[in-house]
Amino acid sequence: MTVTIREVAKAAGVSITTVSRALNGYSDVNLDTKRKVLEVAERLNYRPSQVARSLVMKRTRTIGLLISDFNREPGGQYFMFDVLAGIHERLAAVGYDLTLVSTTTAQQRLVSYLDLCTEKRFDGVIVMGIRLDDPYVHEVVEAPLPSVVIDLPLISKHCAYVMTDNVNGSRFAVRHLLERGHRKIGFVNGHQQAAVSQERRRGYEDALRVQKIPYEEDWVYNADFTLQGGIRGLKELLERHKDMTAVYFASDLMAIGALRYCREQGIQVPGDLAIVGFDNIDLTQFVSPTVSTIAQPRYEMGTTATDLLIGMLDDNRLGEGRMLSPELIVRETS
Amino acid sequence: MTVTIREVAKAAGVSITTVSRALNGYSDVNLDTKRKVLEVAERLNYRPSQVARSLVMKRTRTIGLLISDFNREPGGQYFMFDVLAGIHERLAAVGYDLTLVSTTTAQQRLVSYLDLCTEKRFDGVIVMGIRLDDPYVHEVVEAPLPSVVIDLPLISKHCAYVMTDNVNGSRFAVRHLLERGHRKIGFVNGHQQAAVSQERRRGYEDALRVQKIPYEEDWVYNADFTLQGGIRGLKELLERHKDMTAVYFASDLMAIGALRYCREQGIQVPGDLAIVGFDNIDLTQFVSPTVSTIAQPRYEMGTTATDLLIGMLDDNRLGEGRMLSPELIVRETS
DNA sequence: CTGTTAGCGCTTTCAT
DNA sequence: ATGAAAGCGCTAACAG
Repeated sequence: MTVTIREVAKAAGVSITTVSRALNGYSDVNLDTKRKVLEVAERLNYRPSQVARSLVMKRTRTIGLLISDFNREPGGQYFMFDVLAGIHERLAAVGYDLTLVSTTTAQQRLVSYLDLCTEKRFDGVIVMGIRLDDPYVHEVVEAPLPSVVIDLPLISKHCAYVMTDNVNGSRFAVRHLLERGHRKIGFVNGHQQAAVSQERRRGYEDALRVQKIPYEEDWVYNADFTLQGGIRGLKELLERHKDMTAVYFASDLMAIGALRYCREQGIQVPGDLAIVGFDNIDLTQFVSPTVSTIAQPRYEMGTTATDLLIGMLDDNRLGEGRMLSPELIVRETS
Repeated sequence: MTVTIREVAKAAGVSITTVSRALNGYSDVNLDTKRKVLEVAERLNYRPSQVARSLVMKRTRTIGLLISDFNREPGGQYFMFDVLAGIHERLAAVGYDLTLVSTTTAQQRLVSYLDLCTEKRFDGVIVMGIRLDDPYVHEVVEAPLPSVVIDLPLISKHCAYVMTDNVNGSRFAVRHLLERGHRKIGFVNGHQQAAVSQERRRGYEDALRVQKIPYEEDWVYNADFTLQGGIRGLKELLERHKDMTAVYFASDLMAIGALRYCREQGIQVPGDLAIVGFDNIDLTQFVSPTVSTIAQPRYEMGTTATDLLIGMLDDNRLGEGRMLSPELIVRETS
């Protein structure tokens, strides 16, 4: 069916070695033979099998993308899609393939994700959406397989990470509210299994401390990044603190939920209550009022992760951490 | 480095043939030998190379996902992500891998997309986001490689397709407006390189005809699915027809653009002008007023496409077309 | 500059 | 029930 290197060799009247060399651009091939080989290969419509090549080269030029939960919870997808676009674009540029692997696959097969990657002979993996309490976090870090983790500060010889500087992101948000004159600022955080949640809380704390405002637990509500979580968080904080004039949410989705609640309750935003979110999802520009937020460079996170991985693969560099800068975007809610 | 079948064989004191058979669950293996082999394989942490297996089996159990333009134009991503999730989920269930290929990769490598798939030895491909004027449309249909195209009614022995029933979707939208009493209904369509655009126009036409309302060209504006396109379309149609009371947009994004324009111009929606979109993207529920729309079963499009492909691959069925039903969702704009 | 030879790690006849 | 041998399509010493 498919034409192999052997047939090209025969048709060109040379050995398969010569064909291989000619096609792979080695210099020690007579120019005429080379031309001949290329011409024949073209004519026979020869396409070298990457499978065969992978077997002998012991490299597949394929990267696995491990997505912890390829769920379609609103919000999560925006983040993932852009990161994915970044990864894919950069990978294509350097000639690597990307294969999607969801951990659910591994679960149903009862093999660890790492075994799965071994069977597929991935050259490296990028991990996205992993949680602090995921059982295979350590597997990733300790494995000899080069990996890059997104949004979790794991680092080792073969494991790099990339994340947004969430501490600073939070600082920007809270500092901005402080500059607007707010002093009673609540914080609705994401769930505690996300590494970013710890960092965002820290930034909130830091920003307050700079202004000598003591950090107090009961100004913080731990929700879960979702719309409903935002509503719950706002409700709870409002009950605890009648004098609260601003709330910072660890996700735009929560902020938008809060916005919805405010409308129902007749709370003016930003008049009665200022709001800042996190992520800069598209929605923030479409709701009314538009939502102030902290932008993460999602696409760039993807390209950066890829660069780190390729660095380990092709230039055998060691794992390192890369922190990307967030950006404050002021809109109507603050 | 990695342990091979040979080492398992040696450690178990049998031939590699026996190991292969034991591991792949053949029945003609003595139960004791089998147990022994499995035990040794487990102990040595043996992971069979799918690369080697693919080479000899001539099947990679890998599907290529061809995305015509992995761009991040707002709107397109929502559609793609959900379809992708559906494909991925179903593929994982039947033990196939999914590899992303963007056509830009092919372009930069100066090989046709089909050659690329041949080199990678995909068992099949799913094509998404292809346009009518894409040069390789025919390549897909005529290739011996099993394929499924999303949103383009291409069919052949090895090529199936899945799309939403766009004609009916449009009918639903326009009929709904007619039922609301509208008679002067404009239509802002997507770009003409999308197959869905033709169908959506047809549905618009049909629905009017049923009510004996003549279809006239100047009530239709061909835009491009984008926010700005929606604004341009609405402007133009309003200029042409002062008496227009409703507009149907071929995408939610355009409808939302229109909504924005209406707010600027003080046009009441739905009071002065009723609006219906298409796609049911998340945004429709978040903007104010919320947007009436035609929902496409995006996730299901992914799973269906996968089922069709697997059918061709594993049960060697022929290419067929599958039409999925859209659904009218009435919200505040109509 | 080119060909011979030996694998990469697996599956699969074909004997035994 | 098991093993020997061939071979999937390619690359890479090593000679010449």
